[in-house]
Amino acid sequence: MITLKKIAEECSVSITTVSNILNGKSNVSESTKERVLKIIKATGYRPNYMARGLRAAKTNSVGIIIDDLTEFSSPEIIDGIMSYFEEHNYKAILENLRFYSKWGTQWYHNKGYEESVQQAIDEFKAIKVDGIIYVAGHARCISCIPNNLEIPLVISYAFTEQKGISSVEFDDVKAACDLTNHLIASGHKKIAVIAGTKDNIHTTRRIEGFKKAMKENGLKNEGKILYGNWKRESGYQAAKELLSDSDFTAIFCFNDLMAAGVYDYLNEKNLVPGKDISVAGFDNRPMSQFLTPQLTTVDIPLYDIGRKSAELILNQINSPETAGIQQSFVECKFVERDSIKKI
Amino acid sequence: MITLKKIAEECSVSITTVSNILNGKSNVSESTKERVLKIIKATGYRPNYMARGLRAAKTNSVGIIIDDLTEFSSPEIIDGIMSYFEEHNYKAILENLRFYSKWGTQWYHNKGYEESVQQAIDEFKAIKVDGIIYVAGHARCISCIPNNLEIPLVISYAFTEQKGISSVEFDDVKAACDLTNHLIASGHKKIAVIAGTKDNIHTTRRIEGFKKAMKENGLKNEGKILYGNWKRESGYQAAKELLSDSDFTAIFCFNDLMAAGVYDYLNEKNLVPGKDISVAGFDNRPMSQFLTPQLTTVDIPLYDIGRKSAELILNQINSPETAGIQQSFVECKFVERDSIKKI
DNA sequence: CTGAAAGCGCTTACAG
DNA sequence: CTGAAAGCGCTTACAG
Repeated sequence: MITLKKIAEECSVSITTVSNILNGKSNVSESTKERVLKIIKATGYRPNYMARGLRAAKTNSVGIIIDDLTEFSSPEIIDGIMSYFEEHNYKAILENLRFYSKWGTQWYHNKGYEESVQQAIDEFKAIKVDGIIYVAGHARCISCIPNNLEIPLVISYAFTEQKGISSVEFDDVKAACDLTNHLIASGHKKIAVIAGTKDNIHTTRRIEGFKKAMKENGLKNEGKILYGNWKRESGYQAAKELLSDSDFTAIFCFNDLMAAGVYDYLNEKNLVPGKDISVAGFDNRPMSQFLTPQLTTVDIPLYDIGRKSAELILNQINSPETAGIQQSFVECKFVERDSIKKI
Repeated sequence: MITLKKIAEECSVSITTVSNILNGKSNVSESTKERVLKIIKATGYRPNYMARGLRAAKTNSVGIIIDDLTEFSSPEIIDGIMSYFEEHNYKAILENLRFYSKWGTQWYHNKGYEESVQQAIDEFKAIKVDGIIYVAGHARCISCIPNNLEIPLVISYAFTEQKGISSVEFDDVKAACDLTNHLIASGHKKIAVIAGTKDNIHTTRRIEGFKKAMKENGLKNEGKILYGNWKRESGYQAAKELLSDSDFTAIFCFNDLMAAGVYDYLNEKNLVPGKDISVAGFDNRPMSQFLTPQLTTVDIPLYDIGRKSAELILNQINSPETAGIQQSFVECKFVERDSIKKI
């Protein structure tokens, strides 16, 4: 393998000089700099990352802890992170906790989970990453970050009440409020809601947004709020219950999957979504375009959440003195398609 | 930070002894081993990864180069890789090339792409990963791997003709053949095909499988083979062309997205997929379950491809002498749903 | 502007 | 069974 020392010999200078050139120090004459750079390029030499990391205690890498890579939100967030890293010459090391795969949707009730997170953090500290991004699988308050962390950490797609940790999420409240306003503007006054699981922050926030819009428009919510479990089948069941005794013209589903379940039930009853009953979703998953009629929903700015998270962590790494801690929210985008009827 | 040296002082032994214990060497007495291990646990000491990597020239990490993380196939392959790595105590470092995001579906016609791959490989060599897995976005013959690589590399989801490089793919030919056989067994004799792009290996292989099944069943293909571009819209266009003059009872689409386009056209013409015309897809993307009727398709064993790739690379890293080079194929799974009518 | 030397935290022959 | 010492490939005061 080709090393600094060999380059130095080749150029008849000291390794100090070569190192200085490599690190852009200004105390080298133009002529020797030029000569050395030429040799470096010719040999294809690259500094040993391990040696550099060991000595300089700076690795230009950040660890990414992911609740689960196969959650629909994860790849695009990570894509955003990595596009930012690429521009700033940082590496990403992934630790995929695989919580959903291992323990199902209710994994956060599993005792072992906080320990897994701790282990991942320890691991990353041993690897000497410069910082850590925690990419959550859904919004929640994360409280298992060690306090004596020593390196910056930012939380993506969730938040924390611990001091000194930035987070970036999307704005559930505003998105739900906007969507409800659209429903109301389309003439719907009696709107049923199929929410997610009860203990879930997305659920709480979206209900807040929904109620806010209803209130601002002087509407009492005459419809019901039912709770599903985010899955297609629970949308079906909720629709069944709703149709049996309620009186409404639209159903706001807190995700696209449950909206698909509503479609299932309506189809079964020969009711046409978007005509007999209006339906709205949330998430803008790819499948939402393949429903008939295509589902009106809310797009989550996953890529931007990733970019923003990356920006925050690099700021904290490179200028800890000026980087403020912030809990930021990125706005969602309303996606109008064909499942809401103007009445 | 707590180091080997401090542990050694704490225990009044040499750093050599502590190191030997840490690395499971057998030449240490049980009593000192016990004593040291206790201290290590108490202090939460973890060996510095950089120092270890520098000295031992072994980092227990492998670099993963990805054509594009946001391709539907990538996350699950990587999930498979990482689950295997987790079991064997390896880390994954990701380099997401973002080819589709940057340059669109035809990115491989872009000159810059081979250089990006080379750069990623160089990068990983500087980081001193023990091996590299290249996760392709679609099957193709990859020919831009440097020959003097020095570390093992395996290709996932594509292959190469270069010597010494293993690959793992799924079996397009068999899957297409099986699906066609199912169509034939369901009574279909005149089957049209909407293939992918012409220069694509998936296209070639699936056509091969299709023709094989037709031939084995003594059927001449009376239908047409049309070429799409993998997108929904091209399925729509192909269906339009097909319906205008051909005579067939089923359409085999080479991916689910184009099958959705066929649905679109059929619906427009008040034809019912799975009743008037049978439709089959490929990929088993999540959206295929949300089409009406649900699409019969082929599931690609992405997770298994990832696992297998991880297994191959670790074998090559840890026992290069016995690890053979292989081009392996994992079998697909036929997914029967409601879009093929028995006639 | 240039270079000799110390040292980052480990592992690994080697000697005892 | 235990330890002193060399060395992995860099960066960083420091002296000149």
